[in-house]
Amino acid sequence: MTETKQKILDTAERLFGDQGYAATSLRHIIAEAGVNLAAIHYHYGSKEELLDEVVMRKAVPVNEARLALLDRYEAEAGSGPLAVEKVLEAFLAPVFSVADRSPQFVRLMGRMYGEGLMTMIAGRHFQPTVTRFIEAFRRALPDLPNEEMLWRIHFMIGTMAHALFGPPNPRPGVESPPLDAQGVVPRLVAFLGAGFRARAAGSEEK
Amino acid sequence: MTETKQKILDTAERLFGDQGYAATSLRHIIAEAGVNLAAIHYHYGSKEELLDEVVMRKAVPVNEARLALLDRYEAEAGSGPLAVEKVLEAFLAPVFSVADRSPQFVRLMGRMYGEGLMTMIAGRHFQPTVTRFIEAFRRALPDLPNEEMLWRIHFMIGTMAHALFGPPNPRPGVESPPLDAQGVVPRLVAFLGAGFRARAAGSEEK
DNA sequence: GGTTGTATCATACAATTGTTTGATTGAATT
DNA sequence: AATTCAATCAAACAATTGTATGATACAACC
Repeated sequence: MTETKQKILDTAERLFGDQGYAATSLRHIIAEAGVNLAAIHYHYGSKEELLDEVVMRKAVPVNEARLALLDRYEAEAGSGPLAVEKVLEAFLAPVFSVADRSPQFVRLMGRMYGEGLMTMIAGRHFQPTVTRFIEAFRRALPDLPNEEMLWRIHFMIGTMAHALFGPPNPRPGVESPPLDAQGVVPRLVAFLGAGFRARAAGSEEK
Repeated sequence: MTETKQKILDTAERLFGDQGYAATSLRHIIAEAGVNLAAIHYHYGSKEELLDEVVMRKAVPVNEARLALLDRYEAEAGSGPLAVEKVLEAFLAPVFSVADRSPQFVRLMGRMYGEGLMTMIAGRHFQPTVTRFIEAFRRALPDLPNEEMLWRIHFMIGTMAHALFGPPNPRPGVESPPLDAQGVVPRLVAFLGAGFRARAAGSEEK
C-alpha cells in the first residue's frame, strides 16, 4: 500500500472519529494528511467508499477476533453451558484491545454506532458474526424471552458504543488517557453481565 | 409564538433527529416547513442557536420532571434508602414518556448523545440535575467506589441514548412502532438496575 | 530508448452551504 | 391618515462542498 493511501486512511480515521462523518470535509483530510485532493478519488472512489474502507480496515480483524475468542471459550466450556460473561468478553475485548494501538479508531466506531451507520454496515458485512453471537447469548440464557434478549443486546450495543466514545466526564480540551482494555472491559462485563442475568421485567416472581 | 417559528422548530426537530445536525441543511428545513430561508435567521440567530432552541424546548420540561420524580420518590422513602431502581426510573421515565407525543424528539435526543453534543449542553444548562442524580446514585449504592459509579452512570447514559434512538432490529425503510414508555422503561430499569447492583470488577469476593 | 501504466499535481466544475441585505407587507399605534 | 414595527419575501453573498479533468512525473518493462 502506498504511503499516500496509508496517510489518507489514518487521517480520515482520526477526523471522522473526532468530528463525525458529515462534519469532516475531504479538504480537511488532505490538508492534515499532506496529500493532493484528487488522491482520495483516485485511490478510493468517493467519500462514502473512503468511509467504508476506513471502517473495514480494522472492523474485519476485530470481528474475526470476536469469533475466534467465542470459538475458544466454547471449546474450553466443552459441552457445558457458556457463561454470559464469557460471551460478553468475546464480543467486547477485541474492540477495546484495538484502543491501545489506535484510539482514534475506537472513537470512530463509537461515533458510527451513534450515527446509526454501524448497524447498517454490520448488516451488510458482518451478518454471520451477528447471528453467531445472538445464538451464543440465547444458549447462555435459555430462559430469557426472545424479545427481551434482543432488547438487552440492543442495550449492550449502546453501552459499548458510548464507552468506546470516551471515558466519563471528559474535560473539554483536555486529552483523556487512552481507554485501556484492562480497565474498561472488566467493568463492562461485570455491569452488562448482571444486566443480562436480571429477571425480565414482566415475569412474575417465583 | 408565531406559526412560522413553530413550524421551523417542529421541522428542525424532525430532520435533526432523522439525519443528524451536520447532515441537515437550513434549506432542507425551510423547504419542508414551507417558510422563507431568512425566517430562521430572523427568529433564531444561526443554525447553532436553532439547535439549542430545539433541544431546550423539550429538554427543560424533561429535566424538571426528572427532579420532581426524584423528589417524590425520596419523600415516599422517608429517611430510608432509595432503591437504585427508583433513581433510574426517575431519570429515564420522563424522557421516554415524551416519546408518545413527539417520537421525533427522542430520536433527536439519542442522536445528540451519540454525537457527544448532549453532554456539552447538559454541562451548560443542567448541571443541577446532573449533580442531584449523582448524589442519589451514591446514596442508593454507598459501597460502590466512586470511580466505578461514574463509569456505570456513563454506561447508563449510553444505553439510554441508544434505546432512545430506536428499537432493536429496525428494518430499513419500515416505520418502527413508537417507543412506548410502558415497554422500554421497565426493561431498562431491570437491566440497568442489576448492572448497578453488580459487584465491582476489581473487588474481591466475600 | 521508447512505451506503458500508476501516481501525483494544480485547477476547474457545478452544487450546496450558512448568512446577509434591502424591499415589501400588514396590522397596530398615534 | 400617518407612523411604527415586527414579519416575510426574493435575491445575492462569499465560502465550502464533493467530484472531475487533463497535464506531468517517474518508475518498470519490451
